Amino acid sequence: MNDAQPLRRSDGTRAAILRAARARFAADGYQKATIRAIAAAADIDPSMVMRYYGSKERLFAAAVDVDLRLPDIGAVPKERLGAALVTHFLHRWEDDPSDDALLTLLRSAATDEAAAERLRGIFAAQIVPLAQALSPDPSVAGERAALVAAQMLGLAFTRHILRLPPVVALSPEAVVARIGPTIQRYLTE
Amino acid sequence: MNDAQPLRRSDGTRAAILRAARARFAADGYQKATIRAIAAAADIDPSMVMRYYGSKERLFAAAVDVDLRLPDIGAVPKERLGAALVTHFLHRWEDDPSDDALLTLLRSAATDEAAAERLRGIFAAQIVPLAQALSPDPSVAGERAALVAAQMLGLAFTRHILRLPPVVALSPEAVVARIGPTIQRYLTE
DNA sequence: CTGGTGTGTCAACAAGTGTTGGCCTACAGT
DNA sequence: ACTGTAGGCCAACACTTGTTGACACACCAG
Repeated sequence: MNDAQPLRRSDGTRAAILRAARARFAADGYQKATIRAIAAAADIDPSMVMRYYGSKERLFAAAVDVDLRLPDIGAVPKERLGAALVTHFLHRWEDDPSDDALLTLLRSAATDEAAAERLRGIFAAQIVPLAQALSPDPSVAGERAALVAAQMLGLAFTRHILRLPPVVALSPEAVVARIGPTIQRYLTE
Repeated sequence: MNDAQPLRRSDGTRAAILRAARARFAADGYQKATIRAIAAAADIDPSMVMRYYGSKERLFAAAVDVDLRLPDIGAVPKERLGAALVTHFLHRWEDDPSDDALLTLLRSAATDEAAAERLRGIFAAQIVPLAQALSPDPSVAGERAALVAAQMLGLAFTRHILRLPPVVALSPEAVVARIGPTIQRYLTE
């Protein structure tokens, strides 16, 4: 499973392509982002993208490798879980502009079925288990995870994709104060 | 301001184009939906679309003419507002498949700035005033409208665009029971 | 019947897409 | 120093896109 690190001379180019791809996919979504635009941003020829990543689809897959890095659920007291989760997502979205894979997926999932499937996978692998740790019954855990996802993705969509002015205007503290209790209720009530 | 109803012979074709356009835009979003696909669905030539609607952009504008038809805020008691709003939106999305303009806009807004602007306009014209009727201070009304929009659009996105299985599985009654109180709190607390 | 206008089809344009193959160039191992 | 190979660029492919203009048919007023 290890890559034996061949340390090719082209690793710099590969990284530049991936960086540019993340930026373009995040800004435009899967369809609107073109191989040519990505190549131009990385300052190389479009054919290099194909050489190193095979196809636009595989490049996209490489660009969005999401790990929500959810905080350890045991580390926070149960009554603070809602606020902790909201705070965590806010930090992921706002303080870490280099890794906007989740927003890229969100933007692309609206029109690209592959991106949607990927987002569903992340939900199933990372949100559902979190809910399951709190309520063992899988059907109630699924429902709770669903409610949490609906609220959090709605926040991400209106704040970072749609950029609804009043949602953008909310301070992080206000977001945590208003939406934290909602998540708390969805998770534990 | 009236159209003097010339009652042209081509009105049927115009309507067929608009119907097909709504279906394609709703299913694929602005970019992925092509004039040719719309014309094929309407069983006419692509050039007719241009003749009657001028351009793809103008056709899109004609296809998404959204009126949320929000219920009269005075008609329901204040403590039932949340449930009433959630019920209303559920009906708009699920029982009226002919008019999915809002979902079309939601899907397209992720990658199309014009659609996003249009959605922001609907929000400002229809959600904000509703919040303002409950709390006169415009800044708190804006915040409340923002929270409502984030929750409701999140529900629409996860249920109808992303189709997250646990969100789809929620019965309408469960949605109202779980999310109604959230909206209620966002609006009035 | 005749002319004109509105309705519709066909073919094509120009631009942009993902993708491919050929051709240089420069570095690595011998 | 020589040579094979990997890195990189150029030009082109096949295709799709929105859009346009020329042409054919049908209807209706005179």
